[in-house]
Amino acid sequence: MNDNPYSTAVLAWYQANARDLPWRHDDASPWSVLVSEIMLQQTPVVRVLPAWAAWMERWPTPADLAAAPSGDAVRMWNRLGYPRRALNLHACARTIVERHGGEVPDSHTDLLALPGVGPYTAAAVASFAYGQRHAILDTNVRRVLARTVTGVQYPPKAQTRAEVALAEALLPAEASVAARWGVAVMELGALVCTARSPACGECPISGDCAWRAAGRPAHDGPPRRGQTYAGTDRQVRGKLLAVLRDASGPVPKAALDAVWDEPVQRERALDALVADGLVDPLDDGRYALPR
DNA sequence: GAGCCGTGGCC
DNA sequence: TGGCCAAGGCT
Repeated sequence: MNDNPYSTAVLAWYQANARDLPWRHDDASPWSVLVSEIMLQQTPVVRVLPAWAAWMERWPTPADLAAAPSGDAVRMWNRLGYPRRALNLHACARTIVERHGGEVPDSHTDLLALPGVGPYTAAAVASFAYGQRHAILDTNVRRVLARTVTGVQYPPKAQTRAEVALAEALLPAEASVAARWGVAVMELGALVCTARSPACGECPISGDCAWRAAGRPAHDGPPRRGQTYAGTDRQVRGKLLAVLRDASGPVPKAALDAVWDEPVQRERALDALVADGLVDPLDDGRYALPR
């Protein structure tokens, strides 16, 4: 009732093996937790660590970031990837100041309404920053549950209702325990039950794992992904934005044209950056990061 | 709901 | 080498 078959072992393992990440410290502010969660979307911890530290040093509160131009956030984001997240975080800061008195909201509903905050991030902030009871279902948890409970190597490509129901069913009743359970399962997936080479010998619940009991059968079915990058609009967008990030001010169009030969794709990528609010076309024909 | 959105490291 | 993967969200 207050427990699931794995919680005791997983919580004990976490107690002994959790990484010392700064956004997990007792004195970490809800804002610092939100910043970490946005940065960690599709981005490895090792690359987030220095970016998070620099960000928190420069903008310790939502009000600090809200007072800055959004272009400063894009430049500070540097090469973390998915730069719309920088814009989202800036918009979060302004919303938090205007609608929540400068404090990161603690309700899942209010969090979900913030730009760039989806079901996972809202649950993570409510749970990790505020100690609330929410099911945490990220790529790590999905993989752990797929193996342990369902007995398959990988979860389905798209998240299913069944996975949500399972995560909720496993949630310990007590809020503080549930919050530790969520981060503990994530950590287990990140450190032990990894995608490519799971360390079952170090897993606290390997004895209860359906996938291991079945002999660790390989994933069957269609290939899981096919995410090419070279030659895509994404690559062109990255090159264009890098020019603006590395410049101290507005740049002439020729500087942007120089990064990609094919004009149709180049213009399409630039237009998309402008539409996204990541690039500002000036009246004089030059381009700049937004104000 | 499938496709799109950056970047870098790893085997 | 290149496909795969990394604390997702939006359209």
